[in-house]
Amino acid sequence: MSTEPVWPGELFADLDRSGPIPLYFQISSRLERAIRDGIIPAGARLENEIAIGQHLGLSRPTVRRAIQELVDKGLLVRRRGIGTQVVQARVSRPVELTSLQEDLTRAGHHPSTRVLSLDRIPADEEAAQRLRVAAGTEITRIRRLRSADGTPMAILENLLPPEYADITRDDLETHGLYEMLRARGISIKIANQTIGARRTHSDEHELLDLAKGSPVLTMDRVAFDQGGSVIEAGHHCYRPDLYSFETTLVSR
Amino acid sequence: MSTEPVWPGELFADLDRSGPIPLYFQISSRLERAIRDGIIPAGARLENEIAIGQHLGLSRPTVRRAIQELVDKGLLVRRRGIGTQVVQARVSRPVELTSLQEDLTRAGHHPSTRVLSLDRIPADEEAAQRLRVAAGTEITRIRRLRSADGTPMAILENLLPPEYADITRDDLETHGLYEMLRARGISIKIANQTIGARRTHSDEHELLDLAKGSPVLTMDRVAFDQGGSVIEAGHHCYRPDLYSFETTLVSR
DNA sequence: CCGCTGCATTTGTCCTAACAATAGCACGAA
DNA sequence: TTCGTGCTATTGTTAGGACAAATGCAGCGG
Repeated sequence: MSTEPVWPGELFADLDRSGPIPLYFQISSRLERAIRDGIIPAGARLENEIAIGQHLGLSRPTVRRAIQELVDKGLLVRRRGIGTQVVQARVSRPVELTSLQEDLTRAGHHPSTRVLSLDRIPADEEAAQRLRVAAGTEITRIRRLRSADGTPMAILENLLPPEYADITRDDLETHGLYEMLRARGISIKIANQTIGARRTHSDEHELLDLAKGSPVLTMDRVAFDQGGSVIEAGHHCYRPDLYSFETTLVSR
Repeated sequence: MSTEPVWPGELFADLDRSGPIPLYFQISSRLERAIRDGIIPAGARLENEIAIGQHLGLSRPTVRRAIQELVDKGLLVRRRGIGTQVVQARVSRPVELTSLQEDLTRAGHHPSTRVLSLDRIPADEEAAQRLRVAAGTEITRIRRLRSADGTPMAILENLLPPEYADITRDDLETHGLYEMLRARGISIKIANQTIGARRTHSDEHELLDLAKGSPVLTMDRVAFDQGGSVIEAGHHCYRPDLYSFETTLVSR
């Protein structure tokens, strides 16, 4: 099929060998862009790892690690004895640890948020269990309506443990919840998500501009920091005609 | 919090240094089981990488790679200057490249499958695009009803390219589609999935024992082999009260 | 008491080196 | 022709070493 291996060496002319950005990351990110932009076409075979290393003045492990990053993302496929190829399949962006706000902005839409409610309430049994606090603890409950270009897309309900009691409506309307947490130095390491479906409840159909009892796509998430403390527990519901979750799975 | 690092060395007494199973994999799988079984408790700190290597007679890169596997799965967290810890969060099984059949069996249920239809039809515009074949090509269409312990759970519609035209109803009822493809030496490398929700169509509510027009959870998938050829395109719909998708996300 | 400096610990990155395992191909024997 | 054998190319695994960067802590000075 393919004969000549390719290597667009000119893309890697300006590697920063002294800066703080790891070399393997500089390579993998440049390579990813080249593949996504079609500069390296689907199905093309890359040069072998040692030759790439010689072009760039790098060792094989470093090159190998850069390639591994893209294999994990599903952009490249390696086969022993054969080489490394760009996958033919169009890969979609995986479900990542980003917020809906950021997803939409990146897609070129104009997201807006209306804070429906923001209260401090004692945790009931279920909320206490999800946030890993004692029942009755004062927690913060947020309910927001997220729209894109004026069309309502999702209702976001989030529960926060007591230590984030001082957030304001303004923060939420302008910056998004995750962005705000990051600004406080809180970084999310792990999140467990469950995706499902159900009918609309109570006032949800009005907010989302749907018929009463129509289906919504739901996502429940509990997010943890590196120490294992719960940062946030959310229950979101999305208009299924406007939103879906995409994943790319790679076997190993 | 934690003071003494732990290392249950007795779990690693029988490493097979000559067999075909990589050492890093032997370590990571034993370690994973120890964590999931609670032998190493949540929050425990592991010994540092060099010390572990000395216990096992292995080099640091090998130990490091084993640990990395579990970090990617969300079971461990590493911090520079601190060490490696077992995460506090309970991790759920991620969405993997396995079939529903296997998921259910592993969960201790008794799955059964009824083949509703199995035909060869000319590909319409949409099917042709998903399978990357010319419109009008003869393809195989399968429609199955999957139940667990007698309760209907999902309707599975799959399209197969022309080369798999010789499968039989028996194959599908006893072995499951993916198991059957594997038996032919077909291995799936990459799959793109989209998860969404909609109302039931036509006869779906009867098959799934739901009210007419109730919500279903949907999953569309296109699976590719290592060469980028399409193996299968599926549209599945699930009873949302019995099925959901779980994911664990790890930031990097 | 508070803050700063320096040290020890630990993971993060990068290097060189070697051998194993697999796939494809050319070539030769039956 | 056809099958197998061996060669070559390429990735997979493992080793061992070096330095960088981040974290926590003890000790010191203000």
